[in-house]
Amino acid sequence: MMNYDFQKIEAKWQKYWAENETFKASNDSDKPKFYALSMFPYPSGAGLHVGHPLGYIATDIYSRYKRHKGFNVLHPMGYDSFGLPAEQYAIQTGQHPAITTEKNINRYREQLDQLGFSFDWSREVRTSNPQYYKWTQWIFIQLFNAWYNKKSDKAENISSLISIFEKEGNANVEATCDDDTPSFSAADWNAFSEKEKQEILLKYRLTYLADTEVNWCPALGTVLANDEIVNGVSERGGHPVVRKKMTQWSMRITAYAQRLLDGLDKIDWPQPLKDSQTNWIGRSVGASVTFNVLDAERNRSDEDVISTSLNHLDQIEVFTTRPDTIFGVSFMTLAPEHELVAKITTPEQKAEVEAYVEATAKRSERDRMADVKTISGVFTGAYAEHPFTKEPIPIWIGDYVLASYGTGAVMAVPCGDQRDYDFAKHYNIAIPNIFEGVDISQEAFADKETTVIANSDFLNGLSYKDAMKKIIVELEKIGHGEGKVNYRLRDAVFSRQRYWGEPFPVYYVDGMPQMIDLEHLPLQLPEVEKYLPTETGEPPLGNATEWAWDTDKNEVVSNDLIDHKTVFPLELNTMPGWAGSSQYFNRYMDPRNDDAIFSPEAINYWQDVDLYIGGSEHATGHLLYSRFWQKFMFDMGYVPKDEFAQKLINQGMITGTSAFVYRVAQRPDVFVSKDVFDKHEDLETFKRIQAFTGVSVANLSFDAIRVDVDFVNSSDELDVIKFRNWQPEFKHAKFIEEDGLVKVFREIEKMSKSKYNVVNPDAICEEYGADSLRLYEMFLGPLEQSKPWNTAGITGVHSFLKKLWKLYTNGSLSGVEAEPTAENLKTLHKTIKKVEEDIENFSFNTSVSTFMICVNELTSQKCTSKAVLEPLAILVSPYAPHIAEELWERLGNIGSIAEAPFPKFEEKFLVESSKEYPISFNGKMRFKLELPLDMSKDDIEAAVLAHEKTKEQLQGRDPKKVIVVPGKIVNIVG
RNA sequence: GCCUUGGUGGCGGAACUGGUAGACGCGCUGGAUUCAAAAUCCAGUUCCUUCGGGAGUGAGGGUUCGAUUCCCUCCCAAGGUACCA
Repeated sequence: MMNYDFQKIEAKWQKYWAENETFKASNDSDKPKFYALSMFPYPSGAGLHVGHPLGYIATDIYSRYKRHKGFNVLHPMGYDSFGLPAEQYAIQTGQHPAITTEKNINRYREQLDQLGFSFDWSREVRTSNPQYYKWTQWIFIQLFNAWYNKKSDKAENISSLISIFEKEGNANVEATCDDDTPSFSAADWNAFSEKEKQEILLKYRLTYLADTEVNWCPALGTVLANDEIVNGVSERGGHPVVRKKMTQWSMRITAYAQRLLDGLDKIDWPQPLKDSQTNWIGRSVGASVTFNVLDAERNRSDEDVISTSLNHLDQIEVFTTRPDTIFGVSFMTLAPEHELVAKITTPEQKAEVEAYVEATAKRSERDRMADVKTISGVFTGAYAEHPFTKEPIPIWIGDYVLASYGTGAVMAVPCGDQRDYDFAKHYNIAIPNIFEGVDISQEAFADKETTVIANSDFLNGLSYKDAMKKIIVELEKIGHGEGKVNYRLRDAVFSRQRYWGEPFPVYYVDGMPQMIDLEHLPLQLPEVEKYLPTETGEPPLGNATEWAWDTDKNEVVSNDLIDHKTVFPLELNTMPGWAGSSQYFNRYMDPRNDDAIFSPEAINYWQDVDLYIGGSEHATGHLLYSRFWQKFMFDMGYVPKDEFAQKLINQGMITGTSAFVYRVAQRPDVFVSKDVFDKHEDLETFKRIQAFTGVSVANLSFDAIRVDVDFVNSSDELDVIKFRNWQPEFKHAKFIEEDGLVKVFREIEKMSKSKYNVVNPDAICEEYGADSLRLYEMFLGPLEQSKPWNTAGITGVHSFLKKLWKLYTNGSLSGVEAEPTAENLKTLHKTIKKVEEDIENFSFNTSVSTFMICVNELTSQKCTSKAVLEPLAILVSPYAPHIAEELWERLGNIGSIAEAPFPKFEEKFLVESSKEYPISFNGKMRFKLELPLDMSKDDIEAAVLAHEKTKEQLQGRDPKKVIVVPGKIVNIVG
């Protein structure tokens, strides 16, 4: 008998698959198609850790399963290779990001290869590859050349808009456009200069330039994400951050808000993910209401009025979901960033308002949303006029109102909204009650169902629903508002002040953006000396000396040649991380095509992704933007489906088990074993620590110091020699031990290099093999849930593979071959049934248990039948493909097992004639009784009641009730 | 704060539409084999127990003949919250 030599077997089959292109997918096949996709990784410098392959293994199992089921399977892989870490590294070391990226990709590829995935590597894509980003630039141009026609409810080419403008101006155009788009007639349009026309069109294009508020860090010369800001300063370096407006490219995703919402009903995605997207889009129905701002002069005192100012031009627009409560308004609150704040604030309030605005600029939006306990705000001194009562309403500013949501202003109705209520209470503002029969002395009343409006003029006595209808009519009548559907979704900012991203195919003529023609793409990233922003605060591309567009030669030329006649400056921003990932799934269908993003044949054959597996953290980023671009591509007729992935599964995170050792705070060279620490309050131990350290009773305290998990064994014992050699500060570490050992304590955290808890797959593959790792990753628990990694447990699945190997080498392969017994077949078919159900339900963990049970049973049955072992090899093959291939071959088959048809389950082998009934008393199982399955309910009851153990349980009591569920259970109440 | 997910032995987890709680594996204990170790095999392993039995799925309550599963309240942990990927 030969041993299970996994290293040899795995290397052999990986080579075989590569040489025979076993998993190369054809774009032309009679078989039904199946497109299985894993989210492609960002190739980080740290390499893959055991958490990364989890989803890939799941997708791989499903792909292989579908291949056994007769499908033509597309299962590609690539790299999302633009990104910040490579750029940071470049800033620190001066190494070109392309070089480090290439290196990281090669490392990833090695690691992926050794796991035995069935990827079609001939279709690999890299988002940072110019042949790839040519098409990212192309999509950008398509978006630039499109507008959203609300009448046809789809995106159209900008030319259709121009022809409308030429004929009738924009009065009848219903489009998603900027708020400040002016009205004009055909005559106006035709009289506009070319630049004016371009300016107008920019307000309609699906990608456009706009001033957007960002977190600007002057010291770093860059914009920061909310999570890069801690307590108002940059996480890196602790520099001040301010909110500031910047001109940036934006994507008009808001045009698609409703369709993105509606589309969720058509796709089989996890409900939590759909909920995230639904909340993100945030549809709410209500009304937009405008309030006139009373003239500041008149506000103060009538005598001071200099001019009878008709200066009512300042208006505050609010969006409210409760316009029915408009007579309950007792103040208004503006976001501190609101553009009117500076204008309307009275001189008396100026200092206070400015201080508040400044303080708010330092707080992050998330902070402001999360903090509901602190109520803060400042009165501006100005008043607005109630559109119906004409009463003056004080205007406040408060940081609970966010500039980015709605209009950045709210009409505060304290009796109907808890936040307004708390604010009013805090600042002693009136809380008029406009609800019939409701006590608002303690809290606001927000229940729409039972609302009856009072003290509200023409709304009195109406329900919420009726009042809503009425008020909207009245608002429209007086020209102070209208019914409106509002979305929380904002247009997506598409510019990044970074180097390592796609350059925009854009140059500027007279300040207006111009697109470079497709035939001249890709516009390649220029070389720069430094990857930092320029001294004048321009993005890193501002460092490039060759970054101008020659419209005669159609090529990039030196900046010195810019003459604004034929040579123009190029855009300095780059595209964000999500640009390259928003259509990559379609590019895989035809990745080497240089003439088109994909051929019509390819897209028509593959259509869309059947199964997409990836992390839930992409819920509102990648997955929303991709859906948006897909819908756009659909509108333009490039793709046949307006949703790109039919089914999506989120794999859970594999968490790491970090290790910590206690250190005496006053003696940084002294470390304490966990079991010593645990009893450090006992007098004896305390004295021991004191004697060792010389630290007095009052001062003694401990820090937790992170330790690399590589220095700790499975019994939590620290290798002190490795620890001392780890970092200079630990060189002379002393330990207070227990039984000669230093123990660490553990904590479950996200797996990350900075937490020193990363486990790499390489060493595991070396020691146990890829098949063991694949099985173990699945065996850990349900795919969707997060679960902690513990390498020690892998011995279980590894010895299962050894048992599997033994079953074949002791059986069929040893020449002793037998007809299958009824028992053999029962075990086999039970396994087929369960495994098939499990794969269909993505319950891969329970399949592994099922295999274990199957092999245990067949081993004890001493099964040697090829008729059983052959189908079993196919069942195992999606999970542990290398060993399955080897066994398949040794059973006498030629070629790969990959295309072998999946075994067919047959019920007839599982038919039973009796059942061991659990007999329970008041719901608790007390004993078991074997009874025929065809026994009638009454006979079962009689048989159970006659049983001596029943009498024992009842102890003379009469049963009150006997529940018999045939084939399931008997329950006796009494 | 808000949205989402989860909480079952020492650990990872299983339990189909409410029907035997703890499958399978790790770890641990004992034994076999061995000069010894590794490997392998066998038995045991939720807790308490007066060895009859009793309790038990984050806590408390409810519905039910019967609840890990359904409902209500609460506690704890993780993920997301618009420029990390």
